[in-house]
Amino acid sequence: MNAHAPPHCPAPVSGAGANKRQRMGKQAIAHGQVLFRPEQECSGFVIVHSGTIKVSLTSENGREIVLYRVRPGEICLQTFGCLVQGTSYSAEGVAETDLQIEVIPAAQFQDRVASDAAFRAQLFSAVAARFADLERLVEDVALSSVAERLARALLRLADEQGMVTATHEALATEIGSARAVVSRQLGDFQRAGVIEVARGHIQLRNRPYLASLSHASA
Amino acid sequence: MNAHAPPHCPAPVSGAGANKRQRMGKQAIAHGQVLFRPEQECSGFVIVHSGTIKVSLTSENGREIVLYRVRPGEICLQTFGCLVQGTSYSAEGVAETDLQIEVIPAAQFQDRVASDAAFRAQLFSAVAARFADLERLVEDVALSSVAERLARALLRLADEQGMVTATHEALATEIGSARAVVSRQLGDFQRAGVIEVARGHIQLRNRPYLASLSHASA
DNA sequence: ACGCCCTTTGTGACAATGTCACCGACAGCC
DNA sequence: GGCTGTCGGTGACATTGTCACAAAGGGCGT
Repeated sequence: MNAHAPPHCPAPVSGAGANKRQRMGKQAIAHGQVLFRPEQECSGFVIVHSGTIKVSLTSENGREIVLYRVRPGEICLQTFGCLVQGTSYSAEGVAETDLQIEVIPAAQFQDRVASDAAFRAQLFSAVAARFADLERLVEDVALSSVAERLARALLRLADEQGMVTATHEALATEIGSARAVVSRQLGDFQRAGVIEVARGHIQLRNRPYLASLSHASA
Repeated sequence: MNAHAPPHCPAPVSGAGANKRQRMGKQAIAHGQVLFRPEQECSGFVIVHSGTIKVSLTSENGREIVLYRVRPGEICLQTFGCLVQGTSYSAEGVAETDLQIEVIPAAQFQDRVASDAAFRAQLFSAVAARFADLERLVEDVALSSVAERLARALLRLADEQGMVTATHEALATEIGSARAVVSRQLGDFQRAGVIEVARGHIQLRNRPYLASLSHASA
């Protein structure tokens, strides 16, 4: 599994306003830290100033899928239901890079929504982005083939030079499939000359082809 | 990228398919009517007073999956991205029953969010519900077996007498699978004495068993 | 009754994908 | 060099998706 030892993090769980273990205001978070996990109580809304948070689901049998990423300037909504309604959530959030974040207590959040139009705009923007992400994901997983999903993931994760830095395992998690399936599909792509695979990274050689795949219906 | 650039939303359809001009204020919609579809411009936020809206995605090859339902007292958020940011959406909304709805113009929406705390609560409640629905759906489709998903769907759709009124096709759409797969799984359930199938409806005979399936990991 | 016509359902055959297992390749480290 | 852990390739098999076709039900007009 992952190298980072589970820090068992804040482990809050206590009286509502009692002693908040998690601090409010601005703070730095190191890469790999778990920001929240299923069943955990939530302390406030998180605004990301720099870095990205990866939010994913894991099933009992260990399979995992990435739901979306929270990027700089966005508000992490994962705990929205918990904070607004007390409903539980089931996803896990991990700092994909080092982070600068700001935590806003729930009470203060209500005030800002009412009084701060810019904050509302930011919030609505995050809501819209999350909906788009999740609907795209459902469409991906439920309605498209592995080749299609993998092509999209490669294009999404590639840098300007067409280099993707990820293990097959990580790619499988991106597209909600299994590592062996990804290995095989990458093998096919490579035999077709579309990519070159090496341990830990993949070089795209034919982006247009991948792009055409990513739109295909069948 | 899609920052607050061009929110050229408001103008409702005039050219193609202008048969469905949307009015503002309260109105009745008949069962089966399409409230919105992909690529269509959006006219305002919809509050459901009675009945339910079914929101689903359809792929190019014709496969369809139900994303969630909007129930009485809820705000339909499908057009949220379009109205707030001008981003497009790709789902379709159909009146699953006769409806009483109210349409709020985008401009008025902004005012109400700022001034009406009860409206905010309603809005946030809808947002939280949609997130929960979509995450459950992703978890379902990406991480669970057909038997599991079908068991959950049957329990969800059954009335008090344990009767489910739906075709195999409709059930396939509920769980994001194919009709033939559902038929086979229902056959297995029936042979196990868990349900009785008849044309157009299914009678549950062993709810506890279905419930235990719906929690299973494998 | 009859003959249509359309929808729904059952099922076989096959393709695509998921699961499991095992082994070798690679990299870091002593 | 030999460890040790991660990463990747691959065979074998289970599950699920796709396609095709036929049978059964049900409505409808004659």
